[in-house]
Amino acid sequence: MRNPSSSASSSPANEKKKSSRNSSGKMVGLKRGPWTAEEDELLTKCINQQGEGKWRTLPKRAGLVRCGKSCRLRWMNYLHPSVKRGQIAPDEEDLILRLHRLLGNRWSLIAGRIPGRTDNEIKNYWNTHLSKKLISQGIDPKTHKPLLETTCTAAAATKNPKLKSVVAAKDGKNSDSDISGSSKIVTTTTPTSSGQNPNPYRHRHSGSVMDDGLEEDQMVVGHGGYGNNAHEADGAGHHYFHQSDLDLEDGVGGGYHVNLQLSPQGLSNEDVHHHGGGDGMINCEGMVEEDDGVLTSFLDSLINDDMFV
DNA sequence: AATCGGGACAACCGCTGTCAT
DNA sequence: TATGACAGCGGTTGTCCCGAT
Repeated sequence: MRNPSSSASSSPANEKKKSSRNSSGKMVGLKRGPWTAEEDELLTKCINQQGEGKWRTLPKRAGLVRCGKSCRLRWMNYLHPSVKRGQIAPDEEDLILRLHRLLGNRWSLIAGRIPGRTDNEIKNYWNTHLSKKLISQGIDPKTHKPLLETTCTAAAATKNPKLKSVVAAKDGKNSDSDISGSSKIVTTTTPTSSGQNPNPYRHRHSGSVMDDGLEEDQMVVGHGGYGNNAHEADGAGHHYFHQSDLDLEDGVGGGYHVNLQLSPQGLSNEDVHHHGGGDGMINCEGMVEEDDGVLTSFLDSLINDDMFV
């Protein structure tokens, strides 16, 4: 691993400093670029003395000429005592693969399941190692499906308009059509890294209204990469995301059935990752609970299951 | 030895969610 | 209820390293 501190101040670009905002409101002149050992020391000392938080005022308190955001990032990704440096172990790699398949590009969520690893580190590792590794194995890193199948399906869809909506659903793209024929079941966006919808949990301003009368931004969708997720809402404000059968074609699914259940308040990163509780609910069949351990149990059950390998 | 190009990683940017007022 | 500040997330960019030529 490179040590950014060792080469930090060598570049003129690193010497940019700021004292005001420019015409577009951006802070200019604050020091940017790699951190020096001195800066690390100041930041660590300040946090050790005064604790984390209040990032906006921290730079001043610490005697740093950085924005608070930069300080937070440096602390979280590099200086925090719990951060584990060094090579990703094979078992960690395996875990990342499994979790990515389940969660898509939810890096913070994935990182939360791997002690000592940060979202940034995992994201980088994925982009530089794992995605290429999967491609070399003929697997689409976005969908975790065989590349050939993805290509063929997409090609077929362009020739057959009727297939298009199905493929759109399979690829995780929004589809206005209701392929199920039921007014209660709609196709959904997926949380995959397909590029069409990089963060499905952030529909806040989309404002589109789904068939069941709920705004799209109230939805949580099925886990990444499986497509064909069907969304269903009941009258009590619970939303179900079915994942079944569809994977039989490539032998991945093996006929299992997963329901993700969502309360009207939705499922957010906070619910899942940081607080572990909140209003989010996930039901794996047989699990009827909505407390802190639900997601943990859910993920544990799935990532320990060989069907995701 | 010099140069070039790709890989790897740290850091930045823009956006969203939450909370206090 | 509206608004602004703050914190956090994921995508992208910038920079350094290192091997190939």
